[in-house]
Order: sequence, then C-alpha cells, then structure tokens
Amino acid sequence: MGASTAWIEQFPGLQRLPTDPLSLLVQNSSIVALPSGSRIYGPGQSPENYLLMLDGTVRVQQVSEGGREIVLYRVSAGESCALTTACLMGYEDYLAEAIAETDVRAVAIPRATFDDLIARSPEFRRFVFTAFSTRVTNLFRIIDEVAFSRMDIRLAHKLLELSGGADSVTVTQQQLAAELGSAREVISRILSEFQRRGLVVLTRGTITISDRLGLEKMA
Amino acid sequence: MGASTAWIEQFPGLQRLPTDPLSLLVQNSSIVALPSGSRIYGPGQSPENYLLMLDGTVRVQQVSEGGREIVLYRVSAGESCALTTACLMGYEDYLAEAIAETDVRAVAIPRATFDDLIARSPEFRRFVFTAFSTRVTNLFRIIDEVAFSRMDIRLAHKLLELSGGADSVTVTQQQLAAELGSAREVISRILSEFQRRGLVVLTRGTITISDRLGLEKMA
DNA sequence: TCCAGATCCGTGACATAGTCACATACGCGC
DNA sequence: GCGCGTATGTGACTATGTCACGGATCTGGA
Repeated sequence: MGASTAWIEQFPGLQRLPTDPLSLLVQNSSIVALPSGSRIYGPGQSPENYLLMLDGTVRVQQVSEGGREIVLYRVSAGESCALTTACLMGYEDYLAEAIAETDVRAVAIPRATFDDLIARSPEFRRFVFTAFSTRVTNLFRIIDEVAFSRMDIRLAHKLLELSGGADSVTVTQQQLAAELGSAREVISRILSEFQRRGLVVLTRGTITISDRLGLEKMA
Repeated sequence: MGASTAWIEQFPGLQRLPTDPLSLLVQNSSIVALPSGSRIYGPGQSPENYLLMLDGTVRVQQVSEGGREIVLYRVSAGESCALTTACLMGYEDYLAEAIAETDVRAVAIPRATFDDLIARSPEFRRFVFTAFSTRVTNLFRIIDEVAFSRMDIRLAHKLLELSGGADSVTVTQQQLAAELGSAREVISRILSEFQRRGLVVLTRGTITISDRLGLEKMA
C-alpha cells in the first residue's frame, strides 16, 4: 500500500478528487513494476486489479488460431487499461492479451476498492467512463478500417502514427503486419511500391520516410 | 414518469435491487415507444438516456464512406444498449447508428438518474457492467472474424444464427452482406456454391436450409 | 576472420475477397 | 399479361491472403 500521492498528478481526471475518496485510493492501491515483454493479462486470466499506467506502454492485441495478430490499442502513461476495466466490471475473462512493450510501472487498484471508488466519487466515475468510451470508440474505428479500408491507406496511416514526427521508424515488416492484422508478404509488397514511388526507403528493420507529405496525402 | 414496476421482471439482473434505488429508478424513468425503422441514435447525436429494452430489437451498425455496412450487435428485449451506455458514461458522441428493426418499447433512464443509480446500487453497477463487458467481448469477436475468418464460414454461421432453428430465413443477399460487412456479389457467389453442394435452396428474398448439419460442420 | 544459425525480406503462383458493369429473373400492382 | 422496381447472377479485373521458396543481413562464437 502506497502513501505517496505524487503519481496522481499524471492523471488530470483524478486531480479533483475530494480527500475522502482520494485517501481511499491512495491507501488501498499499490505500485507495481513489470519488465518489458511480460504478459499482463491473457485468455483465461481474470484481472484482479484496475491499472493506471505511470510509465511505459502496454500493447493489447488479439491472436487468431492461424497465428495472425492484430493490435487493438495501446495503453500509455497517464491512461488506464479500459479492457481490464471492462472485465473487472463485468467479471468476465479476457479474450485478448496485454503485453508490456517496455518496462512498466502502474498503480494497481483492487476490485473492491475500484467498486468503492465508483460508488463514492462522481469524478472517479467520470474518469473511468471517459477512458472506456474512448477505447470503445477506437474499437469501432478499427472494425471500420479492417472491414472497409484499403491496406495501403492503413499502412500509410500506421507509418505516420508510429513515426511520431521522426523521419524513420524502427519496426520489422512482420510487426507492421501484426499491427494491421495482415500478412508480412502483403506489407512487403505495399512497402516496395511505396519505395518505388519514393515515399520511403527500406532497410532491414527500419523504414525511413522520405516523402512525408506524399504519405499524408495518401492517408 | 412511470410508477409500475412490472417491467423490472424482464431484467433478472435488476430483481435484487433494494427498494431505495428501485423507487428512484421507477420514479425517474419513462417508457418510450418507437416505430420500426426509426433511427434511435446516429453520428453526432449525444444520447440522453440509458435504454432498457422491453420489446423489439435494435440493430447497431456502422456505415462506411463507400456505403458498405456492418452490423456490430443487436439489442433485444431484456437487454440494455451498451453502446449508449458507453457514450452516456463517457459523454462522447456516437460513431455508429442504432436502428429499430421492429416496433420497440424501452425504459428510458436519464443521465442524472443513471449516474445516481450507479453510485447507490452495487446491483445496478453489476447489471450495467456485465452488459457492457458482454458487448465488448462481442466486439473483439467481430474484429477477429473480420480480420481473420473466411467469408464462407462467417456466412454459414450467420445463416444458422438468423434461422434460430427454423428451416428458412427471410433475408436478401444485400442484407446478409451488410450483416457481415461484405459485398452482395460475394454473398451471391458463396450462396450459389452452398446451393450447389446441397446445403441451402435459394429463392428470391429467402434462403431455405436443406442441410443444417452440413452448415454446422462448416462453421 | 569466418562460419552457422537466426531473423528479416523479396517473390512467384495460386486462392479468396471486393469492385465494376451489366444482364437476367422474379413479384407486385395495374 | 405488362411494366417496373427490386433481387440476383456473372464476367473481368483488382486487392488481399497463403504457401513455398530463396536470398540477404545480422550476430555470436570458433
């Protein structure tokens, strides 16, 4: 059980908590650390804590029988794991899995405390539900893209997203395929075409964006 | 504002509500009726009520720019509209739209009352969150199917689901395409192949299942 | 340094799915 | 029975996914 409230500052939605629920939160939660690569939740595991991410990122993805993968969303510092929330709240199990992409630190709030906070604090409700709503909205977008969008457009999007403004992205084509729920060969061909058109330069393990404007126009 | 509590019996999860939140719920909610075909929510409309379905079914779907559609889920009698819930709770707008497939009666609970109930009643929380969890789980399944499943398998599934045990389904191929987020021509070809294999018999506007076992084996 | 294994990438051949354009068939109202 | 609107069938082409390779690049020792 932690006593420091310093981490609260990373969560704007929690700043306005009155002292009563705030102390409840601080007293009953603990800070956990997980190494990069650990599996935080997976099929059949019922999550026992509501997590607030302090550091690092967690990737939530689904894996098909055939071994193909698709990334559903990421949870970064300052966010909460809404999928966990869903399952905590509904007391159901996961279908997807959550993997730490980096070393991770998070605040873990046990079920009972979570429920208590929901009951007592309108601010906490709002914080949780807003996060939830954002995730669901995002799931809708993913369904829309997977069902109706061309792969080259989606790939262009993803490259721009992953680059975050930098001029090169360190990622394998296999990883890109997993991001988009596609196959490596497909990504390879589309990237080759991008390169032919002068949009990117390909090297083993990294993609350099040589015409950001062109990529953006496509997306 | 209704006073009758009779409708409560349609919702097993609400039966154990203590009298305090129960009377709050009954006093502040109203029963609404909507004709078949009405659009209950759509992009840009912020829902103002949490709905509990008494009669009929509502289809929640997404429409792409190109006009293609995909059904996300249905809300039937005895269930609540979780998408509405998400947006109510998070105070965000819809991306998808909800259409009454039949005449519909529902209990409408205003935002403020909803929030109040969440705060006061562990049973109500559990009811809402369980419903929510079920929907999210289903969205995951849809993403998995759209991204990784063969269309013939999905179509076989859908036919069995829509038949509900009956030996024929009244649905156009265009409607089936919208269910699955595919194109009519694709559905037409797969159904022709099903017919060639003796699984179904096709007539204008209806599909008769002639080999249910065969369909199930495929799915 | 050089080799061996692991990983990453490219590609041809084919299967499945979506798009476009049009033809045809069916059912209902007159 | 005749139109007319809707539903369905089909060919040709493009886009995406699968399978089976082979070649390229990296990395860690011998």
